[in-house]
Amino acid sequence: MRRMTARPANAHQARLLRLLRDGGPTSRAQLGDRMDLSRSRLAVEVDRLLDTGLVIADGLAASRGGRRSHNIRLSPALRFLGVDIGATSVDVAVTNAELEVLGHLTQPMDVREGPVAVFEQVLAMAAKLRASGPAEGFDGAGIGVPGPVRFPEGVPVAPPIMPGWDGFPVREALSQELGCPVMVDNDVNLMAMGEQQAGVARSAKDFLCVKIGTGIGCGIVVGGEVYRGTTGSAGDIGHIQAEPDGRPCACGNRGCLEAYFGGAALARDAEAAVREGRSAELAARLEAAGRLAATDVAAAAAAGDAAALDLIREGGTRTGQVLASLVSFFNPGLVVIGGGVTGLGHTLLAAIRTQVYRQSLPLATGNLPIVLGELGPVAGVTGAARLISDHLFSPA
Amino acid sequence: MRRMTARPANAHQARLLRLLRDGGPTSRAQLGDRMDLSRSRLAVEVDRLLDTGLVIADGLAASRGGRRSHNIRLSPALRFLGVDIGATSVDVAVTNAELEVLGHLTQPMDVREGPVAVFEQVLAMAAKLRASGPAEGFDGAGIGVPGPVRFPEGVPVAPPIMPGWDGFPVREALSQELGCPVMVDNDVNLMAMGEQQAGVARSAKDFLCVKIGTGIGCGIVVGGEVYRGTTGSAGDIGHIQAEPDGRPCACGNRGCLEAYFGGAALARDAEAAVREGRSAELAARLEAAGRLAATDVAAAAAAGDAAALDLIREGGTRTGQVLASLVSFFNPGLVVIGGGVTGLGHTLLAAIRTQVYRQSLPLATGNLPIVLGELGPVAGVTGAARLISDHLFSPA
DNA sequence: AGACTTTCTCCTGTGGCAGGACAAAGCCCA
DNA sequence: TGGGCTTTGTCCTGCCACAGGAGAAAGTCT
Repeated sequence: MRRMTARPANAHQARLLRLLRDGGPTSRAQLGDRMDLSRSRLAVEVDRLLDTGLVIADGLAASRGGRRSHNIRLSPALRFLGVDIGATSVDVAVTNAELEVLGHLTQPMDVREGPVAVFEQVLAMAAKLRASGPAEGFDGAGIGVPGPVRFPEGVPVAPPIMPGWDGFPVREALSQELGCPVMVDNDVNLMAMGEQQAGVARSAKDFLCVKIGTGIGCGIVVGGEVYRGTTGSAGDIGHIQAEPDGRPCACGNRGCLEAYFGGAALARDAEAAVREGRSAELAARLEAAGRLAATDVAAAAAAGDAAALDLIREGGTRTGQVLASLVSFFNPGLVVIGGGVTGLGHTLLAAIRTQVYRQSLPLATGNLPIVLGELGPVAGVTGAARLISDHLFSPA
Repeated sequence: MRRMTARPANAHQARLLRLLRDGGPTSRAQLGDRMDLSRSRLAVEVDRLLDTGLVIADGLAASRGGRRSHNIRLSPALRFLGVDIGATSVDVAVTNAELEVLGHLTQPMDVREGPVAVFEQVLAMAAKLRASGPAEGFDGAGIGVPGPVRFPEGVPVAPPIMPGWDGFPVREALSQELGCPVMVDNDVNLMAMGEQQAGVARSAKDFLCVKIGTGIGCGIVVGGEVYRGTTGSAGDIGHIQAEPDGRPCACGNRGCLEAYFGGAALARDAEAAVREGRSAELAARLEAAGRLAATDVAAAAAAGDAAALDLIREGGTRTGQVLASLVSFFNPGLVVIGGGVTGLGHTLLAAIRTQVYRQSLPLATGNLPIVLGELGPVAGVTGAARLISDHLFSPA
């Protein structure tokens, strides 16, 4: 058991750890500058961190015209586990303390099988990753689930697409199994944290991160911190009404955004297009696979299929309509589009942009980038690792 | 010149001042408990504040079974000025350091006359209030304007209904005239702060405050702090699309919420109802005044006029539709409805509630109170005083 | 009148903290 | 190769933040 149990003893140490996490190896002098702390004071805190083993001094940096500095860095032995549970698949990854992904596994899965079955699979994947690396255990784990979470307790609440998970003590159960601290959050929030940590949102303070996968959700970041709302359901935009008296939705209402777009709706619409004889391309794929998925639509669109392109454009337009309202309301500095459908690429992005730029207030859109996430499937697991490291790298 | 120039020297002092502002006179012992600071340490900071004159010790509190405590309180000589500029009227008020309104004036006004004319009027009103009280000057002033503000500089940016104000250095100009620190914010944000300070939102951390006056706006409070967005236009929900391809709006788009509701639209619709012979009640009022305002609709509705009630219901429904999306997105713990149209009362509230409770996610609405603001016209000026006091009662 | 409570002040020891002095270790240039 | 300059890191000193205890002051209750 080489697992680290030490925690920062004060705010200075916590900040030091985060600086080292996000900035890599750094000299004492630089740390002092960035923390706005005297060198003497800083040296004391660094020494204490060195004593705990959370941090090590290794090697000398190149000279900058004077004495060479010692590199202070986070212990290379630290390992975080990031788990991203989707509706139909799981991602599990190991990172070092700098949140770089050292190993990553993706497997199909069905959340509806319930927490016990899912965790069995997750733990097997984690064990495989652990075996392939030098780690003998994890120092912390972050986990994302596709539904609202009561964050302080780490418990899913009333998750629509996860029957059997309601009230399941995810945090406690996983912490027991893994023998390390665990934090639980909504998968969309983790994607936002991932893109903020290592993706397109690195310098953004207030931004939205729209995840279009099986369903549609939106991570909200305010002042660099994820905003979760009063009951943990903030950002749940899939059931915002996109069409008055529109299509019936699984949630019981009518006209919800998710009834028109997202992986599930897209596959349904694609199959309908085949039935109506509107797409030979999609028909061939349906023939081959027996059913269609969002990826089929993406492939057909890439091949120039008109029906597929129309589906994407219509979905993007609907999403853009909802997003336009949210942009006017929230006035973000950046909008990131991510999730499984990023394969739909530029067609989707163009449709969303058109709608948002047309409908939102000019002041809110004047300098608003709307971009695709750049981390893909790594966003969620990176965000998960960031979640637990934020927790561990905070004052005890 | 008895004006206070002292400022808190550290975070402890700043917190002390806010505790005294919000909690009234308090003993040293209680302050120590609430600040989680030792009595000895606290005594030092209190003594320093006493030296500055920001705080005084007057009188003894009733005994609680032992030695009687000294009441520590904010200097009763402190005076804040709160200014709330609307589209068609100004509110100016003086408060003490506890943000209690000591004097309050309302006058009709037209923002479109530009900042110079408006400030002349505001300064005259301030002078009148100053003359009626013991104050010889103001220790700070907060001012709200009906449009987006670049908050750090205190300058309106691209305000649609305030031509001539764009880029005008409101903060600097007013600070010069009044000879005291000034802070500027959007009027809706100030209403939210007012309701949080002394109204229905006293215990709320994350809430929305919808102001329906001439236009429609929404104050967003996250973790007890007003969220202003990247360019200061957050909460500008008047131009969210409520109806695809709907009525043309002054902003150039179609179907905006403000094209259907708010004081201007309501008056227009009421006059249309008269032309179509749908309301004798409103016709009589139009006859008498030459034109109709939102208050006429409120009065007609109170008298049971069916057309007026329909107008309110329809406006409330439309507002509720938009709000339903925002509630799903933001998951607030409270929604406050305020502004000029609160006179529309329960009919409006019922229409909004119906729509939100029907359309938003159950998890987001499960325990969500939607209530009318309780401060009325005092909300804005109280929020303005709160704004400047927050600024002054923060570490120098 | 005496016991008990609460409030407030004073004292002392510990530790946070900045800044200067100084040593160590490098660079550059003659 | 040596001297001047720069950067880094350590040590020392003095100031202030802070907690907790002792004790005085001012009450209540029996």
